[in-house]
Amino acid sequence: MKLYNTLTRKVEEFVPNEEGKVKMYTCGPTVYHYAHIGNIRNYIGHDILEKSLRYIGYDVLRAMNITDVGHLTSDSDSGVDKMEVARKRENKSAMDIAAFYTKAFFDDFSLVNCREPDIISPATDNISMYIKIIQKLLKDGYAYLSGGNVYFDVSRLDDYYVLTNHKEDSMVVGVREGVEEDSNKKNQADFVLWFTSSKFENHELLWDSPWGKGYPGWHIECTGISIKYLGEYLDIHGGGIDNIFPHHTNEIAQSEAYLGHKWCNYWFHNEHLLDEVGKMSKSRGAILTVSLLKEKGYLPLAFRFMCLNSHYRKQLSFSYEALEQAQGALKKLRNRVASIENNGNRDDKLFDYYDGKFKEALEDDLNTANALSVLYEVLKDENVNGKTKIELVCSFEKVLSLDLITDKKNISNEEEILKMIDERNIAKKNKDFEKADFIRDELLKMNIRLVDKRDGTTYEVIE
RNA sequence: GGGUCCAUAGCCAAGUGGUAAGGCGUGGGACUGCAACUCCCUGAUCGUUGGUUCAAAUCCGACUGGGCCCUCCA
Repeated sequence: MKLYNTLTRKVEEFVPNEEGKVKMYTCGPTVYHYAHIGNIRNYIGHDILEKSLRYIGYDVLRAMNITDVGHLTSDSDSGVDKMEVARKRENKSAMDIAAFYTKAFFDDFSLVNCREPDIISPATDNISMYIKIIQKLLKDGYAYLSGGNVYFDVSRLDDYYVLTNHKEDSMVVGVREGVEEDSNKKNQADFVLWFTSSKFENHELLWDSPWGKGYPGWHIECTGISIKYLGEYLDIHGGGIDNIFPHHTNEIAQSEAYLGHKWCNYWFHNEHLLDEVGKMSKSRGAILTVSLLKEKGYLPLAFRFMCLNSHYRKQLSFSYEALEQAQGALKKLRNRVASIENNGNRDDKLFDYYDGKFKEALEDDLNTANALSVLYEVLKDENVNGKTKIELVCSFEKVLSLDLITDKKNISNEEEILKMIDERNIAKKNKDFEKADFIRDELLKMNIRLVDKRDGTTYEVIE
């Protein structure tokens, strides 16, 4: 398996710490608001990574956090916790907000057929782990107390900017509007591990700590959860590309300072989904979610298909035109799969040939577009019999997850449908086409599409 | 200002040195009573411009146009 590694800026051969096993961590959602389709693209990317690793034979253990505290509007003393903002906006308790948006997240997550990670842990479940880490960092001199907060001291590291190529001198504080410099910091790049600042007296989520009542900084949660559940050596850590700095940079800093050795070997980052204006983001207003697309009549999996047709490291522009195209292609693909006649015996040689090509595409830094092309090739190949085609599609589906194989749904009114088809056939025989077409239309209204063939008429259930 | 990535047909897009995969759409055809479904046929010299090379979409430079990061963001 070849993967692009942000740490080295190269496509590298992936070699896990332990042969045959992969420990992988995904930065999970912030649950103070809905996850938009750009967020979901990222999870689709991670889903493909996980499923591809499993497909080629790895035993994968994957963890993901749920950020339900500590995500500030700005990572300095002046920042306000986003859960607090949402709490005020919606006049609910913080835990209610978190519960509501966590559910909304996983609803959308499963609408695009993403597999739930083996371990899912909310930030608020692991406070004692963060305290343990921070205590050690303080003891070893990697952290300091200032203005009531605990900060990480980046000057103690040889290379803080391992992921970014940023140069300390040319960094500009406050490029982004609303960012203020935190005067408690020793170094510009220092970040907060634990807040006790009393200015947020009405903060709902507070925990006791050796430094007073407070709450954790954002970055510590991923370090804490990852080490707690996946151990001291991580194979792959991923997230959206905008997490590279400061989030992942800070995670590396604190994790390796805590552990005393290299922590994670491969960093996996998804590019953004853009719209007409640029990057989609929660803070920019209108949030387009998968559920919303569904309400508008689109198939959620058309969005997944659209993502798979592109590469995870390439920016993808969202438009309804592109989505409609993807949906048309997906429907057509399903029809083609449905029309395969399940005949013959499985041809092992051809199965292995195409399965190999499919794997080859995935192993090439998750080239899903080419993997899809292999699927089209299979469907087109006259030398592959129906049985083998269906088995190949089933196999590819373990990664693609596009619901290409739809079981004939149990229709409660099958008798009625068959009766109507008979009636139509009689009408056709009598050249009463008006009646025949009327029956066809009625069935269509019931989401039943008739398929006329030489040897008779069958039907398909459409979505 | 610093860093980083991208630019292929109407659209989505693969391709990383040897004369452009695939998909959607369009148009034409087969099938059909007409359709739907399905099947067949149908299109680009790769942002511009220099250079390296026997050979470049692919490597190097410049330019143009975009995106992202530089303490909210996936």
